[in-house]
Amino acid sequence: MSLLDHLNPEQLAAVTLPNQHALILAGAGSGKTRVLTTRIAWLVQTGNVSPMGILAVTFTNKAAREMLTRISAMLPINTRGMWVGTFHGLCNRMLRAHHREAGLPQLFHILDTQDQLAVVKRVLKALNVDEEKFQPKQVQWFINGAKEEGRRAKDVEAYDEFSRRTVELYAAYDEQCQKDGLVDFPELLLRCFELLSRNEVLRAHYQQRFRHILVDEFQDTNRLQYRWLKLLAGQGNVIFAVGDDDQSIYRFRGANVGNMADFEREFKVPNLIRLEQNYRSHGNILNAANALISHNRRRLGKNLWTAAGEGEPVRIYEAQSDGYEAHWIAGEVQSLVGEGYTRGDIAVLYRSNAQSRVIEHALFSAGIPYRVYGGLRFFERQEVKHALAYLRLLANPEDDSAFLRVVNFPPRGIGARSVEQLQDAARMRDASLWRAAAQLTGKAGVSVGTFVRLIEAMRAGTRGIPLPEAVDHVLHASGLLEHYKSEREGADRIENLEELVNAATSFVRDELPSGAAMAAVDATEGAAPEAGVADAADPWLAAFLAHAALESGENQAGEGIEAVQLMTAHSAKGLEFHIVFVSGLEEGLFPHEQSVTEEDGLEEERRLMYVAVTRARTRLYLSFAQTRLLHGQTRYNVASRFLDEIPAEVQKWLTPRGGGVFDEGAWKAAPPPARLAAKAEGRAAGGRGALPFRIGQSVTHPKFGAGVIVSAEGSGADARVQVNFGRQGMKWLQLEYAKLTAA
DNA sequence: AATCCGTCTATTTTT
DNA sequence: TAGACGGATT
Repeated sequence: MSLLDHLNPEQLAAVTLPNQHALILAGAGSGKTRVLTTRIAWLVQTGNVSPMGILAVTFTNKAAREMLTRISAMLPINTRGMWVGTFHGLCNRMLRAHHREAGLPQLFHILDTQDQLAVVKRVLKALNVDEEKFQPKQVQWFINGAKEEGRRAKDVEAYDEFSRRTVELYAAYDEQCQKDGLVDFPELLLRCFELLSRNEVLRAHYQQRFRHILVDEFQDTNRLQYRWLKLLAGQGNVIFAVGDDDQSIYRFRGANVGNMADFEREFKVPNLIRLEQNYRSHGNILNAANALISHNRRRLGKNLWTAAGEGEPVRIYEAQSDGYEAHWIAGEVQSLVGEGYTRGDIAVLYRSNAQSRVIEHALFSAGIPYRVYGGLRFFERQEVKHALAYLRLLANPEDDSAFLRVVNFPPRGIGARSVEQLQDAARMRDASLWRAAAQLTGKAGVSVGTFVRLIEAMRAGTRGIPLPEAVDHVLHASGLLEHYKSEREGADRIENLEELVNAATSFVRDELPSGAAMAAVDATEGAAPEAGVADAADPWLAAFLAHAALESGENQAGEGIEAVQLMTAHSAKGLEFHIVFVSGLEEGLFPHEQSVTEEDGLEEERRLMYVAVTRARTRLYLSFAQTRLLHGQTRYNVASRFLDEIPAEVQKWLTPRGGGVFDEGAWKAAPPPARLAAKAEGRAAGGRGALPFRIGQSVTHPKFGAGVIVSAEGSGADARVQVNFGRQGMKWLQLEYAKLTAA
């Protein structure tokens, strides 16, 4: 009956902590979300704090939604007034409410990564920058990196000509965004941070309000997010941070695990609680995970345990090639399904997306339904972006970025030269492209004039009608539907465009109760608009556009179907499956070769492996291949060091340990697809005199240990072989002297 | 405006 | 190997 029933002692302690800062080290599968949401419910229920006083931050919309759902289930009162959302969503909300103070138009548009890159390119072009020397992607990376460190262009120190120039580009980019009313993702954070630091009244207001700040996945926060939290916490408010340093796998995008230690130190955190009881996996899987992660040096320290039994051993499989590995996985999946597991219980994980290809091929050949995570999401599709760009232009004519996207799409005879003229005219008058176009008369103006009238007609045609109808109108009036109808592969695109109308419909429906997005728009603007009815400066449209930018949409269709789940180890974080295959456990792949040079990089790979392993509930398979086709070339790999880091007691090898010797009969009984089989055959070693070894063969060296022959040259006394010893590196060995033995 | 062809590159991803 | 992209061609 009580909220607190069925919590274990540590969970209970965390939930009922006094009003002081707390850091909860929540291991994988330890009930992290439960603690977080119950804490909120408990705070409210015991009357310690009103829902208004709570701010809860997550990284993904999915996590935010789940949190809200669970809180609503626990609390009879409604959750209105509570701020639960992503860092970006919450910042968006504040910036909309205080756009004037933040120096932004109310209808500022949020750029996603693609849009941002387009703006960077546009700026580079306008400044005649050599894109070879200053690559747009690099510049974008630089800008985002600086913003995530809290630095404006003027704050970035540049010592050489190149960085000086890059900083200038950063400044020019920001200026362009300001002019167009555009805000990129890190800008949402930085702008909000600056707003609160600069504006004492607002800061005081929010500090008064949010007495309790709860943070999910704290190990993933970057420096700016940490400072933002610190600012909101002020002197009197309480931060309840939940995270797991062992699951920090996003260093490459700015996450700073150090924030956990910094938080503990800077806030003199009096409560540090470890949630170590795992409710997900059997003992052997946890033993494997614990042993593995213990090889990392810099940890806050934690050891998972379970009340469930040991369960099954960790199965390990060595394949001759990636093709065989995939083929084996497919076969194993089939027998698992025969045992009664459903396909949705099974996940195949890998380090990089390229690895999915072979596995898909094998599953497809075996007739096993599968679903690959990742790839384009709904709001990232070009047809959807085109439609949104029309809507953006209706909301804000000054948005050059939107203008450029649709001025000649569908094609209407406004070529590159006309656009250039427009840009020149706009630059001269220091005006937007829209205004330049509207004022343009004569010569090049005919088709441009048509476009201007088209947009004006669209604006008139959508005024005062409900958002979904406005979207539908735009799809027709813009000619997008017509255009895709005549395109060969347009059917899917048309479907997506129609789906956009549905998205608008559910947006209008769902946003009404919670009103989070609306609150963002109307907070300071007085009366809320009539439900879903568009108007001149249509808040519904603006909110919908923000929603589209912040919520990139479901990963893929077909979520409901019963299928084997294929995904990278990264995307598996937070999920769990009865059966997990971790494939491609080879040196150079997992750990990835580009990570092993620094210790931090290697430790992060190990954490990634830890994440992968701890996804499994009942059975874990680890597999690797001696040979793998990568970038069109066959690579010979040795087994990942991570396999050695798992205790032998929990391992069960399905192939002869140490590999090399294969049961040929088994292969004949189950040959992989011909194409892959051919690739898998090690080629003869150069034809010049028979070597005692074969390329691809596993060998042992007294000093370097286990390795694989990668290539060979010479013959007789000159015969040399190149051997990949994994950690020990690649070595050329003179066969006459090296004491190589077949493994 | 669409198509073709050569060049280049090649972890991990959310907002 | 394959896909993405930019430049040149039709």
